Amino acid sequence: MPELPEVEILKEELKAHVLGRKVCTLTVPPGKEGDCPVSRWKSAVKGATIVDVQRRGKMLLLHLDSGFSLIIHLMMVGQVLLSSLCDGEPNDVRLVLDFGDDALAVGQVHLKFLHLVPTSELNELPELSRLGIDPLSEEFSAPRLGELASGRRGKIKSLLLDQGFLAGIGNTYADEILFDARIAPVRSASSLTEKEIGRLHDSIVGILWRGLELGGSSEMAFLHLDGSKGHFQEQLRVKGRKEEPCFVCGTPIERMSLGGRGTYFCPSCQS
DNA sequence: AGAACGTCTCGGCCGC
DNA sequence: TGCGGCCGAGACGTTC
Repeated sequence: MPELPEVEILKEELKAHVLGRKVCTLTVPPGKEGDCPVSRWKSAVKGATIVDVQRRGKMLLLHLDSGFSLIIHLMMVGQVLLSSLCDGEPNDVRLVLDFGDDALAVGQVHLKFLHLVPTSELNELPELSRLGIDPLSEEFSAPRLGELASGRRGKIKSLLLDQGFLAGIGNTYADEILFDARIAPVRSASSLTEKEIGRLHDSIVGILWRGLELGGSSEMAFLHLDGSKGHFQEQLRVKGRKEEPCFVCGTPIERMSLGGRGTYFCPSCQS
């Protein structure tokens, strides 16, 4: 499912393939308009050139020279495919940016999670302004993580999933990160020692980079811009491995529900 | 049909 | 005590 590494991959691929390209038409399939002011979107997008692509947390931002930015959250199953690289189309196409000889199709995305806003007003959008720091940014350090976690009495896994705390981590990477850091998901964030915070920081950065290097996780619907799958899902050490032996110590992996989310961990390695 | 999970909302709680 | 922020539970929407 698209979490930080998957969205980062799409961002880089979009930068390589659609930067500088001019949108001839914006199409919303009939019946898919929902509450979107599509006519306004068309005038803001048609004839505009894509001048930058960014990621913020799990959100993808396409900046246009018309002064507008298109913001896409793929949620669990969203897909973005480029027709010149890929034979198929996403299921349930919601939006198509047509470049003439090529087209970018966005599928399986709730219209609620598509936004078109003036670029100058981006920071006023609550979905963006409330995001926490990016785990791949320069400012994310172990001391900074310690500061942020201190005084947070909630469970560390719930905190990792809180987009206002760190932006971009979802359920799969959270479990893998905590296993890597040897920290139990139910630990209170404020109870973590300096040493554990250091390990957690290294695991957050390390596991996210590993996801990136493996082309992301295609556990569910995630596809690259060309329709290919990632490989991180083949390397999961705890997620989905209930009762299978821990790769480190052989203890059966356990599953619990935490904050309504399936949570996998090794009861022996993680304390 | 049920489990999956990201986000939002809400009521209650904690601690300054 | 008051209050803002935090926490956890539940709901929703969607797919497989």
